[in-house]
Amino acid sequence: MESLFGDTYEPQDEKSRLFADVILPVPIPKMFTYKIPRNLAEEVGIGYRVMVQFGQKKVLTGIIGKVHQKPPKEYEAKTILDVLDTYAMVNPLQIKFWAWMAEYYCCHIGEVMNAALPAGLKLSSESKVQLNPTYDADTSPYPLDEREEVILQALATKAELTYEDCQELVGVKTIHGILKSLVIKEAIIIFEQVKDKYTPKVENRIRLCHPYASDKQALERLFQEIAAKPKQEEVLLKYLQEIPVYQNPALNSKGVEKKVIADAGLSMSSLKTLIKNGVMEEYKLIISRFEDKEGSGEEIKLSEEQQRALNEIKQGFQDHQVNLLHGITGSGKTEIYIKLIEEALASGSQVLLLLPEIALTTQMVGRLQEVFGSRMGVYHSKYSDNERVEVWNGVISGKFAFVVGVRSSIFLPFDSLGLVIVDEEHESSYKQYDPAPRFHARDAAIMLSWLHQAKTLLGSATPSFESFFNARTKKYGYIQLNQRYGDAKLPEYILSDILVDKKKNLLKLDFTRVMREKIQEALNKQEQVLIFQNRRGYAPYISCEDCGWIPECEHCDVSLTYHQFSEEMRCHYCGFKENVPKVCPACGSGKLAAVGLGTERIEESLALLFPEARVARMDLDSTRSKYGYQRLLEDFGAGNVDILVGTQMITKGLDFDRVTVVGILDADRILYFPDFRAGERAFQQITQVAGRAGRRERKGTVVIQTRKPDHFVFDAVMKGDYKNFYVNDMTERQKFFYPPFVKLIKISSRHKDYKTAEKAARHLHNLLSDIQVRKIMLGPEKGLIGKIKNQYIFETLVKLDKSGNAQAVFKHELQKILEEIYSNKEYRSVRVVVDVDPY
DNA sequence: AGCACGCCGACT
DNA sequence: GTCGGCGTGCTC
Repeated sequence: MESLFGDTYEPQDEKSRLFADVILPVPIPKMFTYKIPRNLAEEVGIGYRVMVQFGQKKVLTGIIGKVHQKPPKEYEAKTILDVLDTYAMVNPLQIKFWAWMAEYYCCHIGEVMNAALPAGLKLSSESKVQLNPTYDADTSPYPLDEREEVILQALATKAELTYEDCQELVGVKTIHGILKSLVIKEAIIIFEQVKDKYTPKVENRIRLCHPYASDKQALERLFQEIAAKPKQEEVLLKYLQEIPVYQNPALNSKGVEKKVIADAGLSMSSLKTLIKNGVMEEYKLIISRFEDKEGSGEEIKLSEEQQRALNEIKQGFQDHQVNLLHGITGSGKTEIYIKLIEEALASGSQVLLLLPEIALTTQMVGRLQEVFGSRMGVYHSKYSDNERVEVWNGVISGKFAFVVGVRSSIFLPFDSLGLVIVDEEHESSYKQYDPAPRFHARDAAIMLSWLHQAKTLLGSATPSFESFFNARTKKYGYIQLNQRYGDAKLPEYILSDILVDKKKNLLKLDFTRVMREKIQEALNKQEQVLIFQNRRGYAPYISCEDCGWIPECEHCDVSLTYHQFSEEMRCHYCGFKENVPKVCPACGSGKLAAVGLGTERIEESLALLFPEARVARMDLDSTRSKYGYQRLLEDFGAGNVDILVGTQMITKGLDFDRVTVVGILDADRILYFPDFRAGERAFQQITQVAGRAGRRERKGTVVIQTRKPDHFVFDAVMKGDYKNFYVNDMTERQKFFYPPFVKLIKISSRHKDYKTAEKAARHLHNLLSDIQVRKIMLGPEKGLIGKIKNQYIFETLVKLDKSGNAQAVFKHELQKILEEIYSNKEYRSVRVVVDVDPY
């Protein structure tokens, strides 16, 4: 690309001049106004990617958020350097959505843009150096020093160099000064090169050259000519077999994949000769990364119960934008979704179905693909950048009217959504914690849907209490779906008291007697078992039996998790790794023991307890690879695994008939979590895990190991009494001011220095206290984890009155306070993080 | 976030 | 004496 500096010619009729407010990926909470050059005025609009100069030398790519005619008053706007698109990558509705998100979640619109655009669409510009063509060393009046010579010599052989190249060449840290001097001496030119990260997938194909395809005589003559070259003849015959141009010459233009020849075991060098002699030609075709498949178009049959629910949902859409479908596990929500999606698509609208990450690679997606074929786009985190760009473009082109995706798929360029479904609506993984925007995909999806004037359906077997609250207060429509599909039975629950077994010496490798018996029974009947423990690694930590020493992370305030498999200790917060010491570094004792239970350790125990069983483990560590998860699932589905132990992951979308026993090894860990949502989460998790037991005709058994068998959560779960549990929990929340009765905003201050972090948090807290709205404030307190990645953390929790404009006022004042903090020399290095709806 | 400008320590 | 460290101020 040519140098992008230098101004464009500008006519003086300022009135008709167009300006663009551009969203840039910088942490400054506003858009930046640029002039649109005359010659580009016709070619740009909202949503186009443009290149602009920002600051002294940086060239950035941004997205046009607004086009207008108001010249800025306080400064002279710079001019857009270039327009990168021939159509809008982002539509106006999306810009509105981004702006809402930035405001609601107290972040910058540039941060939203960053999260929204797939990496393949985020262009990066890199500064490069090239020789100034007018430069002549002999006539130049400026002498060069040694280091400058080095660079010029390098440029004699290489057309361009990056800054890094120059740095390496000269061997200094700050190359800036040297390059600047070279620019002044007119020896080099610095320019910005933008690289489009997206590369289309290309297929190499071959076909016959001009006369041969359509002229049979020419073709026959050709065969006579090469009769003596059997290898070339073979290639030609193979081609004609694939593409019968004799019957239909028009077929030739489509050609055939080059690798067909190689796959047939024919000579590639003969093909090369054919190409060289002008018999065949090679060409490239841009193809989609996604297979083209017809949907089955099958007629979905609904049970009576499902049909009733479907009718109620449609009725609900009449009066409510948002509807909650409360359907127990296995009640057949997928079929209802399919019906609704089909109808929405038939009416010409787009549909978005959100699923939590881990549910995406499972049966539901496969099922949907069967029905919808390649009309359906899939968008998830294991897709490559290129694949994501293709989904993005597919939504714009209309190829994908329906997308199933994770959290980030709410950012796809939909322009006419008619239906948004959020499945497993209660899932906490819909919340993005870090980095900003710290949004909740369910809540954002509702807003998105509202912007499109579309309908929203939230689905869950265990709705979040917020959503259920909204349903009970008639803000949302509410539809219940009770019957288990195909008459499956509810599981039987067994509470197994760990302490009792321990006393009687019945606890073996952390498994109670009942648990072992039930597993054995299932194994005897060739049935499958799931064991749930929401903790990966071998053990939460190791500890010295003599002095009690526990290894801790150097950078965070947590103990290191012991991973036996990789023989190391790892920090789950910052990724820090350390080898396991042979002896205790504190007292020299050799008695280091693993304490607590992780999935790895359970896997090992199971192998000892049930030596004949085939055991597998499913957690973040065993499913890292792109298809790791799928492989495990297929293995399990095919019956190659008898016992599967895993974390959260096994609670999602695992619908296997042969699972009859589900074990929860340490339910207490779920019960006692230090936040107001502990009860809700415990109910949800236990119910979801239990839901994996017993499908169809087999009755399942759920064994729960606990030290508190009389805890009220168990009672509620066993009775399936969601509503009563909800009501009880709500009284608590109302009494102690927690959502949904208030709005929570968590503000944390992070700094490498403990005192500074604390002082800044205090100061911030005081400023916030002065905001005149109805609110309650907690803190500032040391974070639950006091230090992460060498940053000390202090938190203030604000509970805002939900009625009136308390929220708006508070956020507005907060913005001002943050600006003040940021301009205060004492606190400017403190990182303040605002998290709206933090849990 | 970058990046420039500006003011103080360890080196030729 | 300078080179170059990073404090602080600004970016349409």
